[in-house]
Amino acid sequence: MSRADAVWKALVQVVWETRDDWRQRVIAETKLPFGRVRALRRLVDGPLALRDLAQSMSVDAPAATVTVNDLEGRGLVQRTPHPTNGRMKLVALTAAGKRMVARIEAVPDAPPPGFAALSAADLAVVQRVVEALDA
Amino acid sequence: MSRADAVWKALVQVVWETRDDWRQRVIAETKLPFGRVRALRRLVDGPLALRDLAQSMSVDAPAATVTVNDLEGRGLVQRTPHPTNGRMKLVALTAAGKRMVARIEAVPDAPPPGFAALSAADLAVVQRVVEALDA
DNA sequence: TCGAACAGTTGTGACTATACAACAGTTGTA
DNA sequence: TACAACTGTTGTATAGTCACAACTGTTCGA
Repeated sequence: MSRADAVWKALVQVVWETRDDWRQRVIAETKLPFGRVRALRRLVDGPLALRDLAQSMSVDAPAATVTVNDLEGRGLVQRTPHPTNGRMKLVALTAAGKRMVARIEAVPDAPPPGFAALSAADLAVVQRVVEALDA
Repeated sequence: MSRADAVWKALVQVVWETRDDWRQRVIAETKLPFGRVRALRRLVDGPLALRDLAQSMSVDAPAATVTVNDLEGRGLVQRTPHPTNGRMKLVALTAAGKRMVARIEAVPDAPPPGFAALSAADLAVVQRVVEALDA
């Protein structure tokens, strides 16, 4: 295992340990099953075809249909026909859906204690690295 | 939101995006439900009382019992009485359980493409930060 | 020694997550 | 135009997750 792989693994470990807590707070805040939250967050960058939503969540088409049905029933998303391909439907957040996503994003996600104590220089490096990975 | 919080959030995001894949590979490799994997990994540092295992997984005692029953049935963990407190039972990995954990840890967990391309200096900073957080 | 608190177990039930098969409508092409 | 491929839906089935109530046995202090 390369040095980069080892560091990555340690990094994942540190992040992972904080996820349980966060997940439970999100569920408490939204009263939504977590799978629905996952779906909602994939729509923030714009509408997705059901097919693409399914693929991005690593589930099959029927599962995505069920999820979208549920979210539509809650008034959080809306299906609209695809402008050029009559087979597709686009799934988009409604205003309520956007508010819900905002609430999700606002759920406190405190970094581990040491993180706030990083030097400005270290923090800048981490930030630059993260931005590079995100691109 | 402080700068550190923002960077942390972005970091979580990057890590999170890789977890779906990894999770599915782990399930494919172990043929275990993921909840069982979570439990096994908490036992690597030594036996835990059922109570502590439950707490660390954020589930209640009955759920932990069910999980341990299943893992015991598969021969991956073993219950032993607590040496000084007759109410408690310690849950420990068996040899097979340790091998299973090793297989889990060996599941490839490829960092995102940019990660391997980091400069040695950046990587060293990230490593130092991670180690500080882990402590 | 009696009773409250603790640790674990069993049983029940609800909900979630997913997969698969079968089907209908749409599209594009041979 | 007919047929294959694509998109989405419905229905069915199964497995996994998780909480709650009720129970047994253990411990420890009043």
